[in-house]
Amino acid sequence: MSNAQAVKRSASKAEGDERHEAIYRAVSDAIVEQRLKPGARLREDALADVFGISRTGIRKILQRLALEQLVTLTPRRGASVTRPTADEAKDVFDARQLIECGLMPDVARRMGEKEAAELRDMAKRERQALRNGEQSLAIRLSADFHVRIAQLSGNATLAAFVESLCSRSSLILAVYGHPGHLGCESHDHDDLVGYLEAGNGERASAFMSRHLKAIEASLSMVEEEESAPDLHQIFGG
Amino acid sequence: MSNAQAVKRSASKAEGDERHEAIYRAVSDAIVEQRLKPGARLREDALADVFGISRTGIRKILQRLALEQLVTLTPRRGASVTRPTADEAKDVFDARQLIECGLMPDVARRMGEKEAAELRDMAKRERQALRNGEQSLAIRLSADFHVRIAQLSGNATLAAFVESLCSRSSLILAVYGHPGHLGCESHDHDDLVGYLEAGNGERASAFMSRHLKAIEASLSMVEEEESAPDLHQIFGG
DNA sequence: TGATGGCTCAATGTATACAATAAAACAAGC
DNA sequence: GCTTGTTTTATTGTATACATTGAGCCATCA
Repeated sequence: MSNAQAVKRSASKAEGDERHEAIYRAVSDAIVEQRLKPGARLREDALADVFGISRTGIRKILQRLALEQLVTLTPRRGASVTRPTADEAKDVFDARQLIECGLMPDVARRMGEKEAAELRDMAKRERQALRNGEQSLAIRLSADFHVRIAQLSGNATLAAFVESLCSRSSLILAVYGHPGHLGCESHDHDDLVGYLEAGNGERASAFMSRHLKAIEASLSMVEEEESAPDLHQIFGG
Repeated sequence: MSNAQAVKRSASKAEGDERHEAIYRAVSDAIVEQRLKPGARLREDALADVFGISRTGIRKILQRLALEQLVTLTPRRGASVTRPTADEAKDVFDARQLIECGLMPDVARRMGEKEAAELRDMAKRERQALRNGEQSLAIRLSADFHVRIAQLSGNATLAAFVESLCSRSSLILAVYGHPGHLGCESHDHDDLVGYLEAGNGERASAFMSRHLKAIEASLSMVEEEESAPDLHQIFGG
C-alpha cells in the first residue's frame, strides 16, 4: 500500500538524483495530501529506514522542504510538519491574491484549446474525487489546478512561487479548515477556465479573487493555544 | 581584507547555526555584490578550507543557494555561480513588476516617519557609494532598499520572494548590464519614498513600474553563445 | 504525594573515510 | 600534427562513526 515501497524498489536502477527526487516528492505529496498532519515529527532515522537511504540524503530533502516552509526544522529537535500560524495563513492568501490574480491576463492571452481541455479535465477529476470521498486526492488535484494555470502564464519563476503557496495552503486548510468542507462540489474551477478560454483576463482575475477569498473565508482562524505553558510565557516575557 | 577571516574568527565561540548563517551570508553577499562573478566555480573543498568547516556544512549552504537560484548545482560537476539566461531575466523582472508594484498600496498605508527616514538614509548611502565608485556596495544597497520596502508591506512571504528576486537581479545586472552604468545618480529611490510617505500608493506603484522598466531597458540582452560547440548542437539537434 | 535533581537514552550535528565519476594529461596511432 | 584512447587525478556522492544535546525516567527528599 505504501508508495515508499514503490520508491524503494524503483530506486535500485534509477540514478541517485532521481531517487532523491522521488523521495522528496513522496514526502511532499504526503504533506500536501494531509496524510502527514501538521505537527507530525519526521525523524531522520525513521525516514532513512523507510526509503532505504542514509540520513545524509534525508537531511538534504528535509532542508529543501524546510526552505519551502512545509517542514519546520528546530535545532537539536529535528523536523516536523509545519503548523502554520494565523499570520502566515493571511500572508499566504494575500500573496496568492496578488500573484494569481495578476497572472490571469497573461494566462488568458496564452490559453489555447489544448490547455483549456487539460484544465477542464483536471477540474473534472477533482470533482469526481470529491464525490468519491477521496479527500487527499481532491486536495492535491485542486492545488495542481492552480499551479498548472500559473505555469501557463509562461513565467516559470512566478509559477514556482505559486506552487510553493499552494502547498502551504494545503497545510493551512489542514489546520484551519472544516473537515470535509473544501470547495465542495463547486464549479469555480470550470467557470474560471471558461473566462480564460474566452480571453477575458479581467473577468478571470476578478473571479480568481473571489474564489480565493471564498476559500480563505471558509477557514476558522482560531489559533489553538498550546497545552499548558502560557503562564511561563506571560511571566517570562 | 577578506571577510572570510572575520567569519572564521568569530565562529570559535558562536554556535554552529549562527556560524552557518554567517557563512551563507558571506557567500550570498559575495555573489550579490558581484565579487563572485556568474560562472565562477565554487569547489566544496576550497570553501570548506576558507571557512574552516567541513564539506558537510558547505554542501548544506550550497543547496540553499541553489534553491534560491543563486548557484547552479550540476550533478557530478559541482556548484557554480548561476549565469541567468535572457528568459530567466525576463521572468524575474516581470515577477518584480507584479509583486513590487502590487505591494505599493500596502506599503503606503503602513509607512510612518521612522520608516521613511530609514529608507531615505538607505537611498542616501546608495548615492554616496555610487559617487565614490564603490560599485559592489551600491549594488547591495540598492537591493536592500527594494527588500526593505517589501518588508514594510507586512507580508513576510512576499518580502521573501522579493528578496530572492532582488538577489537574482544583481546576477542579471552582472551579466547583461553595462559596466558602471547602473541607476547612476538617479533619484528614483528618493522620489519613491516621497510618494509612499504621502500615502499615495497608486502613484508609487506607477513609479515603481517605470523604475523597474528603466532598469530592465538598460540591459543589453545578448546571450553570449558558448565558446565552440555550436556546430555540434546544430547538427546534433 | 509532588517536585527536584541527576542519570540514561535517543536523536541530531559534524566530520571524515570511502566509492564513484568526470575532467585532464598523456601517449599512441593515423 | 591532429585526433583518439587510456591512465591519472581531482572532485563530488554517500554512508557511517563519533560527539553533543535535549528529553524522559527514576529515585530521593521535602
